[in-house]
Amino acid sequence: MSEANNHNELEILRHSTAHIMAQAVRELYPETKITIGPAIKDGFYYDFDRDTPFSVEDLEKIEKKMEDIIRKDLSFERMEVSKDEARKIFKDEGYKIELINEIQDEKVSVYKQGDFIDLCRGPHLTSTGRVKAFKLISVAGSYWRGNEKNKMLQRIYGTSFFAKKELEEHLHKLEEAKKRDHRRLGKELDLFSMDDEIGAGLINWHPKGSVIRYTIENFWREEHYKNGYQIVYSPHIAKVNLWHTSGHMDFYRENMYSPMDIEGMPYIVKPMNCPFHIKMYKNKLKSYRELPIRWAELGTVYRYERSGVLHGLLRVRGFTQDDAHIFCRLDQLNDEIERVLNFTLYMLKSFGFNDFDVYLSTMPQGYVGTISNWEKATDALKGALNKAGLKFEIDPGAGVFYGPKIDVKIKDSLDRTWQCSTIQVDFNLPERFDVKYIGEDGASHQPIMIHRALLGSLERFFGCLIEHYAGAFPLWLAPVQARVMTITDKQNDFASRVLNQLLNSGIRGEADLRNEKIGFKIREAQMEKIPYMLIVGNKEVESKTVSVRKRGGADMGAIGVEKFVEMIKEEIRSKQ
RNA sequence: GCUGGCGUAGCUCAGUCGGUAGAGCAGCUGAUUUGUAAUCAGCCGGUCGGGGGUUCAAGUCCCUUCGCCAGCUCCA
Repeated sequence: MSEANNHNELEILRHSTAHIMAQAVRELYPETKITIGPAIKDGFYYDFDRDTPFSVEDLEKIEKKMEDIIRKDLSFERMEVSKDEARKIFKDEGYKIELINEIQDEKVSVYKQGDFIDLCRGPHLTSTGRVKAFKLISVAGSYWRGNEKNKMLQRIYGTSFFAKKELEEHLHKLEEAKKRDHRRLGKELDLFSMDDEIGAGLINWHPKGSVIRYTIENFWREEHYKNGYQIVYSPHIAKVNLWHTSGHMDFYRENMYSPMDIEGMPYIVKPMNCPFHIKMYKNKLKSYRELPIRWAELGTVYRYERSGVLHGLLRVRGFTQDDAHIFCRLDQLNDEIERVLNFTLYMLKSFGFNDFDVYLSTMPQGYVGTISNWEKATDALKGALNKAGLKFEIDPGAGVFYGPKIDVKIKDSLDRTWQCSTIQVDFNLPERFDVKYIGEDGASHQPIMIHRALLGSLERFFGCLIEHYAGAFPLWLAPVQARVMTITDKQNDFASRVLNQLLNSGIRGEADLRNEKIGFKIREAQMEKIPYMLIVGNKEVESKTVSVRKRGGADMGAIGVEKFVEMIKEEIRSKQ
């Protein structure tokens, strides 16, 4: 086993490289104050306080200086000193003093290489010469201690490895990841777009993206009816007063858009669907016999997001949630949660997602409701997770103030995670809206409400889907499932008949009758990631077949048209 | 929102010191009738993101605004 195969070793290497970078920065720009510089997932960073931000040219200079330091093969020396001594050593480093003052122990450790000394727990490499390959990646601002009220520091990101080859592989991997970025594929495959004049974070779904969405929505609706849901629709705006009742005006206002005036009455575009479903529930007296009520809606909401956080389809200002609200009795809670969780997993798996992170968020500060209800709800969530055999992490205190929740996060091409599914128990809204049902005892009781979104939002889910498949969607989702292409225009009639057969069988087909060479047509279809290419020449016309080429290049040979239709219909049905 | 970088044809990008904008692909037209990832030729295509300023002259410099990218912060 090489050192590089050992995670800890790599962390030590990167942490040491961060120190080398800090040394280089101090030597080049002595006025710079050092702060902290840990190893992170794919490398390291170091935060500096300097009035002039680092430029790309500065990075090159720093890299050169780092190479010098590495060449000198300075040893990393560990020393333990008292906090007083440490304060003397770092007397000009206010950030370090702040850190020292917060350390509980009497002694602190410092590491020294050459003339550079840094407060650090360690461990480190034996000497700087052990760094064999490194690269500084980018500069970005970051707040001291991650608090936006603090001063903004200059963060330099870099990465390092024990071997040049590993660094190259890493950089290559990043390049490859960029190729499956949904923003790039969305453009290349003509799936969606955004436009300055429309506004940031607002999505136009092009025909090909829309076909996928339509397919997702249809599947979603069918499955919801199968799973005992009813589907509803609600308006996009409501009077401000509704949002006062719901509490959103108090605790969600910074995410809501300003009111619009309608005949002197202020209305707000909805950031959430729940108040509407609650009003629908309250429209008529409910009996305990009717519960659970499961109402689902593909509800489009608009939320203000700070411009800097918008990101392709994954973080937008207008999106459609695959929302649902379940009103149930306390004794139905366990069952309902379990159903929702299983439904979630079924949906995600149907779309090919098997790898995600699951979190259970528990009671935060400033919660509403009773502790006993919180416990019941949290137990119900936990129980369902365990029963499903899911590995999950507990995120203590990260629940919403109105109830605990389960979040399922999917990773994007660059390993950033995005929350898609969410299952939340809510004790708050039923209270605020005075939601009731008449129990067996003839008295009125308050139901529990579960908010849930399985895919999260269609926009974000679509973004994840694009990256998951790198744009090569499984057949059932592919915008164009099969394209007939002719060798010469002598086959146009036959090709058109084949196309009609496809269309009549509900297959999304196209015909490429252009006067182009077959190689060219194949190339284009390949780049559009069309699953099946049906090549038609004289041979095929005579035998009433199509020569089938699969996306990726596999040649399936000549197949009778009828047989092909049956085959592909089965494949669509199986969602493979 | 904050820090930094960026915005040139539908797309990807070039454009020197401030001297009046260019390529490939796409598109259009024509020729070619072709067997598994690019046939050839011609043509069209731009308020250089928007607005303002400096200058004899601005894609280039300055201000402002919108948007995009990376990160921070945020994320019911």
